[in-house]
Amino acid sequence: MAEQPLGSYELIVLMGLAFRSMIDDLQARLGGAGFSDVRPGHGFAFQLLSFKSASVNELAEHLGVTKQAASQMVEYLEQRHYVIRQSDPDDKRSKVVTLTAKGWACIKMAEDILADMEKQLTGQLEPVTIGELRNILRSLVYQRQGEEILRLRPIW
Amino acid sequence: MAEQPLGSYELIVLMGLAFRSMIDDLQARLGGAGFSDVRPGHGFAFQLLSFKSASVNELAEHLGVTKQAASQMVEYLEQRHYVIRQSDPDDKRSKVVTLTAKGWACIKMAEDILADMEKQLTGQLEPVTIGELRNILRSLVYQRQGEEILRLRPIW
DNA sequence: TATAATAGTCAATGTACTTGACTAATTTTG
DNA sequence: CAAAATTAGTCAAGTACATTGACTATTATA
Repeated sequence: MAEQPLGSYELIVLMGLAFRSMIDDLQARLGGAGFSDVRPGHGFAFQLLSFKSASVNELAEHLGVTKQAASQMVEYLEQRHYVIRQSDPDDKRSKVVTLTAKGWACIKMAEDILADMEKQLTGQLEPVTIGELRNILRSLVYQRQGEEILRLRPIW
Repeated sequence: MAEQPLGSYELIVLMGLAFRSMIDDLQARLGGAGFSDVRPGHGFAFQLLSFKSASVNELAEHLGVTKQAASQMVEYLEQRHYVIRQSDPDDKRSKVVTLTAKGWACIKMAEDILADMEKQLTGQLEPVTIGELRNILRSLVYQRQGEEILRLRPIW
């Protein structure tokens, strides 16, 4: 598999390769399912919006980008009918960004694809299970970051 | 640690978070050591060049970008004295890109930092060791990609 | 109530990639 | 072996997606 010796870079490189492999696959399969205009970064916005509707600023914070960048992303997603913007009745400066039916459909599809990807890995990760790998990664991130929230900026 | 429920996204999100956490840390510590003008993508070029001198085209292939993009990166790195370009005596169209002393110093520093990062994780990843985590990630990538080489494009 | 802070957007800019066009050198082939 | 095709590298222009700066409208504070 490796064409070159990876030296001490191995762990970090393997992490990047594993991540890219999954992201690229997800992207490709979402495209095949008719969602070819969503980029990986949008997925992280969807992740927040599937939990709750959010303002542009909340989205920006979640993504770790400027509010202008978040605003542009919302504009993009609204034009393609994944989300809608509505004026917040409690604060007329603010706008509430909400998933549309199409947005939800995209999320469901992504979840199915990711579940399938995990299923395909099941039993292939000796000596651990996927659940254990999750715990390992969680503890790796926690040990490195502590309570400090790491934002997964949409730059993959 | 988690501010939101992550749903089925967990494994892929955790992978991304772990990767970003390490990359950001490496970047910051390299900056502190006087290498503030190298970006993460350069590290992947250095990885090839530490193995052997390479042409611009070989670099492009390794990085998974166009030869123009690789050419621009080499230009950037040469201006900052991390590499030099020399005409290939065997093929006058080609140019050999080689690490300078400064380039090597940067690599050594990166290796030290990564070794330190791994050391700090030692014994913290129950139920596996770092070596086992490496093997798990390797098998995950291999199972997903097979013999197809995945290029870690410098877009993090 | 005047002043400051906040939410969002518009515009301009920066960065890192892309595609397209080109030169010079090398390889193929007819 | 000369003509044609290919290859290595670069220049220039375009694109995608972020940034900073400036502005309006609304809300909170002194």
